[in-house]
Amino acid sequence: MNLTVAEENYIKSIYKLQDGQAVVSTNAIAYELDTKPASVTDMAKKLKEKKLIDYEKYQGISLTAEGKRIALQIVRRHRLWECFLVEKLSFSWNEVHEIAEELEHVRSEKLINRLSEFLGNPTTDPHGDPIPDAQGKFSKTKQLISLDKATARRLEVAGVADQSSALLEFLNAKGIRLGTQIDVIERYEFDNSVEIKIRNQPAFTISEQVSKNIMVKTL
Amino acid sequence: MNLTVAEENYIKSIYKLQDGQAVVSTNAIAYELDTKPASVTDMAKKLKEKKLIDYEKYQGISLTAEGKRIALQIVRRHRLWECFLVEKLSFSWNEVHEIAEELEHVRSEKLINRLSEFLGNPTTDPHGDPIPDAQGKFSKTKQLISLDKATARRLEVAGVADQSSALLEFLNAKGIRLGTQIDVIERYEFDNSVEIKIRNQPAFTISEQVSKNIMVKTL
DNA sequence: AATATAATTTAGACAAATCTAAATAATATT
DNA sequence: AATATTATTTAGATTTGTCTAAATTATATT
Repeated sequence: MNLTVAEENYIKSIYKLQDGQAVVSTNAIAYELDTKPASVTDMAKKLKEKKLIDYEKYQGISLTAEGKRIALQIVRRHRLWECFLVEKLSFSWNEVHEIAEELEHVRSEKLINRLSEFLGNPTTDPHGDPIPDAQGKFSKTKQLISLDKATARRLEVAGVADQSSALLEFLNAKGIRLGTQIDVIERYEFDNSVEIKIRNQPAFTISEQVSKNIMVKTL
Repeated sequence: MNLTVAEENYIKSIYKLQDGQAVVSTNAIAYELDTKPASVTDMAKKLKEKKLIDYEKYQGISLTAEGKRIALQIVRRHRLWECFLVEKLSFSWNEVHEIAEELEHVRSEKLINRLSEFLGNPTTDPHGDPIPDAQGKFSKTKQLISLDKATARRLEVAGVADQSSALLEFLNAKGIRLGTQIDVIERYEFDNSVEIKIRNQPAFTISEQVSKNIMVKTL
């Protein structure tokens, strides 16, 4: 799929605006890209033709799976270049956006993967925004309970929010340390407790207080 | 002067092909850019309008001073990116051209000057081609006699090709060492000898053998 | 000098990405 | 429900960079 710079910018804007919403409006995209709604309609037809968006007249726009995949690539390129500019070329984080806006359109997978490696495979950019990996996955770092609503998924312990010895003692007793892999078996809404399992051990349940203080990332 | 990518590519090709020639042909440019002569004629009119080339129907094309200035900027960007790709991202020198071809069109003086600094202000790229500085000047490193044909110019000694003690002794006796600034006063074609002068000393003449072994750069 | 060949330009067309102005559809308000 | 407002689309035009085919100019050859 060979996209023009204009097409890439539309994909990126739609991705940015979609976030949660089912569908993005013509007007919103026009405003975001500083262009006119009529131009957005024109481009929507082309992107639909290329199967990168779902679009029916007057019904709004949303990315297809393939469109989203491409959007994540563009976001990855943008954020890695921002890292490079700040960490290697000593730019300040508030002046890198425009330059990264241009660099992100240089298309070479090899280039971007080498760049990522050169930067130590960072997972967030200088603004704190997460950087998707080559497969488009975010390595999310967050509290078990608050954000990761999925059940039956494997997570890796990445840190603790509360450094109190009481918590550390508890985690130690349960065999939970940095890097430990945890399978989430069930979440109970009535008290926000979570049933988890560590490899080769029987499952057990942790309270909301505990789950709110363990930072994990997805694998 | 805000140029499109296409305009920059034309400028770059004309610069490359001009080298010595008074004028470049429509056909040569078309071949170089893998396009048609008719397209070159169209673009020639635009670039003439912008005063970047001298062009009269059927008379060939040449860069104006401003056009050359811009060409040197593009060459600088291209070669610095090649350095980056090879030295920092471990690409091999034969696979960087295409990527640099894209990166060179990202226009930010600050970016390119920071990149140059980051790379240690290199003066040649991985293919051995010289990199112009921010002012468009080459820091040429070469044998006195072979390439630098200009008379009455100041040069700086940058090294010796022949490490024999005989040569080093001679240079020492004449007060010529690394960094010494030399004014070339006259070149004599019949024996390729060169009359030179070092600050505060009487002028003297060096033979072809000697001049062929002193590496200098322009200031 | 006449003619053949090669180089260059012109004329007219096309695709991409945009625009303005007018038309149409969806939504909100009375 | 009728009307006003807002959102969206269509139609037609523009700019940039390109193309093909035909016309023109320059150069080489006899």
